[in-house]
Amino acid sequence: MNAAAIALVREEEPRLRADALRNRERIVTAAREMFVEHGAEVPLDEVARRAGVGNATLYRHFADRGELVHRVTLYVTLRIAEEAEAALAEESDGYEALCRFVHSAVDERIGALCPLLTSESKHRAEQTEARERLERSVEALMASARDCGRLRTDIELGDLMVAITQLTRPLPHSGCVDFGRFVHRHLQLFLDGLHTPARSRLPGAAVTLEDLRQRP
Amino acid sequence: MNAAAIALVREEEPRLRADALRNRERIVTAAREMFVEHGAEVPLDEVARRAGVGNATLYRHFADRGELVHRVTLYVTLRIAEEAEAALAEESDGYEALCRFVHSAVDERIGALCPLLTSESKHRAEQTEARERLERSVEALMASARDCGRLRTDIELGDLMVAITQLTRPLPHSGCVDFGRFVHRHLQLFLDGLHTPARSRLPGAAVTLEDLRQRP
Amino acid sequence: MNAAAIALVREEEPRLRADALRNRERIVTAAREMFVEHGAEVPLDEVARRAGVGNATLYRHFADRGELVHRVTLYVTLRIAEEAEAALAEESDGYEALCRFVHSAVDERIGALCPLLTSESKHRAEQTEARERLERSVEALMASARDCGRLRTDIELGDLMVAITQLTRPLPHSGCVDFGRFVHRHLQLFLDGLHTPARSRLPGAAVTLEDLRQRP
Amino acid sequence: MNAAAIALVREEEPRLRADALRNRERIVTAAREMFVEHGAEVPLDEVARRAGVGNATLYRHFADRGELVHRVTLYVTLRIAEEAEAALAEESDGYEALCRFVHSAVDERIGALCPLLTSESKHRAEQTEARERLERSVEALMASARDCGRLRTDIELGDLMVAITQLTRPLPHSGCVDFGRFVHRHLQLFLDGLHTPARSRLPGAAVTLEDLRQRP
DNA sequence: AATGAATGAGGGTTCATTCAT
DNA sequence: AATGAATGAACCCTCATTCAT
Repeated sequence: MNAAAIALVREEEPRLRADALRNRERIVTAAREMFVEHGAEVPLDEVARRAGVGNATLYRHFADRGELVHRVTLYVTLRIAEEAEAALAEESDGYEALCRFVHSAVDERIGALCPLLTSESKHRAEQTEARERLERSVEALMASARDCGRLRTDIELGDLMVAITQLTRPLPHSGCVDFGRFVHRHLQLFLDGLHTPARSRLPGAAVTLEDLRQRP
Repeated sequence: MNAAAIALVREEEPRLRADALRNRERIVTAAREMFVEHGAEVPLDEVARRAGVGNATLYRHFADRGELVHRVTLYVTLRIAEEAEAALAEESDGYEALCRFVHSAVDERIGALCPLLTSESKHRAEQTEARERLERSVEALMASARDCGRLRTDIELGDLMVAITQLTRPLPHSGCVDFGRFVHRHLQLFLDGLHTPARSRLPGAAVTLEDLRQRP
Repeated sequence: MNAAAIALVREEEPRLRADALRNRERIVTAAREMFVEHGAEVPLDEVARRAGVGNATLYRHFADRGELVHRVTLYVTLRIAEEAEAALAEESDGYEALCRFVHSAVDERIGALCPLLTSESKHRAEQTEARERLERSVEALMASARDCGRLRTDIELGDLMVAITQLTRPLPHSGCVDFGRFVHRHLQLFLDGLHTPARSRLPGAAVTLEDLRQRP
Repeated sequence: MNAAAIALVREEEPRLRADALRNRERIVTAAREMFVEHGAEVPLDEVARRAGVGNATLYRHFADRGELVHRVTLYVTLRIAEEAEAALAEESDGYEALCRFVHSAVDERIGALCPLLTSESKHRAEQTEARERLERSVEALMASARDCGRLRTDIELGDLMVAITQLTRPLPHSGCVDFGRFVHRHLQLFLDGLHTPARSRLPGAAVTLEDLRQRP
C-alpha cells in the first residue's frame, strides 16, 4: 500500500499476479510476526502455515531462509524509515521527534531487525539503500535533537540503533503476549539517559553503523 | 573456587571424582560462553567439543539440554548475586554500588540469563532459591541507591533486570568478538536514565520479577 | 485393495496423492515384514530403506514409531479378521473353519501382532474397533467349532490368540528364511490339542482378551 | 551349588575369589531375569544395577553382551538338562516324565533360550556340549514316551524344543508379571496334541535340532 | 502459479564398550 | 578386583530445501 510495502514486494522482476502479490505480502507479514514472537529460528513450514500458503509457495517467492529474512528486514527497515521521516516532518521539537520515532519503532517491530545489524552477504544493494535511507532519517532526527540542545553529543547512530533493537527484542520462549507492557518503559528510561545534560562519561567511542558491519 | 562455583557443581549427590568435577566445570563454562556467543540453541555437540569432552560425557552430567541450561543459569545467577553482594558491601554510595553491579553483571554474562526470565519448568527449588538471593541483593542495591536520593522511584527490580539482560544479549550470528565495546556504553546510558531527577513519566506500571514469571 | 488395505491407509484425513499412497503402503508392508523378521525394534531407517523411501518420508506418514506400529497392527488385525470371516462363511464344518483360520493367520503375519496383545496407548479407538471385530469373528469360529462338538470347552479366545501369536513369532536373530517350515507343524499340534475329547485338565482359568490388556 | 551353577561359573580359568564368584552369579541371575522380563535388549547397565555391581564389573566377567548371553544360555540349558534327567529318573511313565519336564522347563525360563536355537559363533564347544547333554536327555524322554505308546511318532526333538521355547517366551513390553498364568495352559494344550493317537497328518518333516542351526 | 510430498543432512539422546582411579 | 567415568557409533526425529503433480 504505502511506499514501504510496495518497495518490499518488488525487485526488478516482472509483474506479479494479484494473488501472487497477496501471498507474498502474507508471507512477509507472517514471518515478521513469527520472528518477533518466537525468534528467528522458526520452522519455515510454520511461517507458511500461518500465512495460509503451502510451503513450496514460500520457496517460490523466497529462495531460502536468508532471502526471507532479508525481505522482512527490508520491509521493517523501510517502514521505520518512514516513521522517522514522518516524525521529523511533523514534530517541531527535535527531541520530541526522536522520542516519537523510538517509541513508534517498537510498533514496527524493530526488534526483528537483528539481521540488519549483523548484515547478510546477499542483496547488499537493496539493504544498503534502505539502511542508508534509515540512517539519514535517524541522523537527521538526532541532529535535530542535538540542535535543540536536548540530546547529549557523545553518542552516535549506532548506539541508538543497537540499544533500541536490543531493548525491543522478544524474550526467548516467551510467546510473551504482554512484553509490550515493559518495552516502552525501558525505552523511555534509555531516552532519558540520552538527554542533556549528560550524566556520565561514556566508555569507549561512539558507535556508528559502520562499526556494526560484520565480516563473516 | 568461590561459593557460586561450588554451589553450582554440587547438589546433594555423592562426591564426584576429581576428573569428573573438572569436566563438569569445563562443560558449564563452555556452555555459558557458547550460549552467550551463539544463543541458547547451540548444538550440544559443539559445547562438548569446546569443553574438550565427548558428547556422551556431557549427557552423563546433564540429562538433557534443559538441565544444562538450568545449571548454567544457576551458575550465572549465583555469580551475579555475589557481585551484587560485594558491591553492596564495598561501596559507600548506593548509586555507585548499583552502577558497579550493573557493569560487572555484563562480565558475568548476565545476557545468558534469558532462560531464567522465561522460566524453566524443572529444578524449581534451586532456581528459586538462587533467584531470590539475587533479587534480595539487587533490591538492597536499589533501595540503597534510592536512599541516597539518586535513583528514581518509579522503577522496580523487574525493570532493571529485564533491561540489562536485553542490553547485554548477544547479537545473533555475530560471533561478535567486540560486542563488549558497546555494551557498557548502552548500560551507562540506561543508568543515566535511572538517575534522579526523573526526566519523564514512565508508561505502564513498574515491573516486578513476579510479572516475568511465565505460565507455559 | 480389499477392505483391510483401504481401512488401513485412510483415516478421516484428506485424500492422498497417488504416489504418497503407494509410499504409505510400501512402508507398512516393509514394516510388517521387518517387524516379523527382526522384531519390533528394527531401526526405522532400515524400514524406510526397505520400502525404498527416504527416512523423512516415513516420518511424514507416521509421526513416530508408535504410530507405525499402530498402523501395522491395525492392518494385520483387519486382514486376519477378514480371513476369519471368510473361513466362517466358506467352510461348512466349524472346526475345519477354525483350522483354516489359524493356518492362514500365519500368512497374514499374526506374529507381528504382539503389540496388540500388549496394548498401545494411542489410537485406542481404531485399535479397539479392529480388535473387537477380530474377536467377534474368532469367537464365532470357536463357537461354531464347539457346536460341532469338536472343540474342547475349557479354552477361550485369549488362549487361542496368545498361543498362535507366540508360535508364529520370529526367532530372534534368525533371518529365518525357512521358519515357515516349522510353524504350520506346531500350529497343527496345538490345534490337535484343542480337539475333543479333551486329553487333560488345564491349569488356571480360560484366558479372555480382557486378561491381556496391560496397564502400563 | 548344583552342577549347573558350578559348571556355569567356571571355564578353564584360574580360581575366582569368593566375592568375584558371588558377583558372577548375581550378574547371571540378574541377566536371566531381565532377559525374561524385558527381552534380550535390556541395557547392560541395568543388568549391572540389578545385580548390585558396577557396569565395569560386568564387563570384567563377560567380555561383551554376546558372552553374557552365552553364559545365561548355558546356565539355563544345564538347569533344564538336569530337570530332564531328574524327570527321566524319577517318573515311571515316559509320557508323564515328558510332561513334567516340559512344565518344569518353563520355571527354568526356557523362554530366555532363543539364543540356543539360533546359536552364537563363539564358545561353540561349551554350548555344544551342554546342548548335546540336553538333547540326549530330552531324546530319552521322548523315546520313553514313545515306548509307552503315548507320544505320536511324527515329531522330533526340534519340534518340541522350538514350540515350548516359543510358547514360553515373554510377551514384549509386558513386564508381564502374571504371564505364568497362561503358559502352563498352552503348554498343556500343545502336549495334548502330542499324545497318541495322532489327530492329524503334520505338514513338512519332523524338525531335528540340526535343522535349527543357523549359518550367519 | 500453487502445492503436497520427498528427501538428506544434522542435532539430541542412548548404550555397548573402554579407560582411569 | 571393583568401579565411576568417558566415549563414539547408532538411532530417532526435525527441518530446510527440492521435486512432481
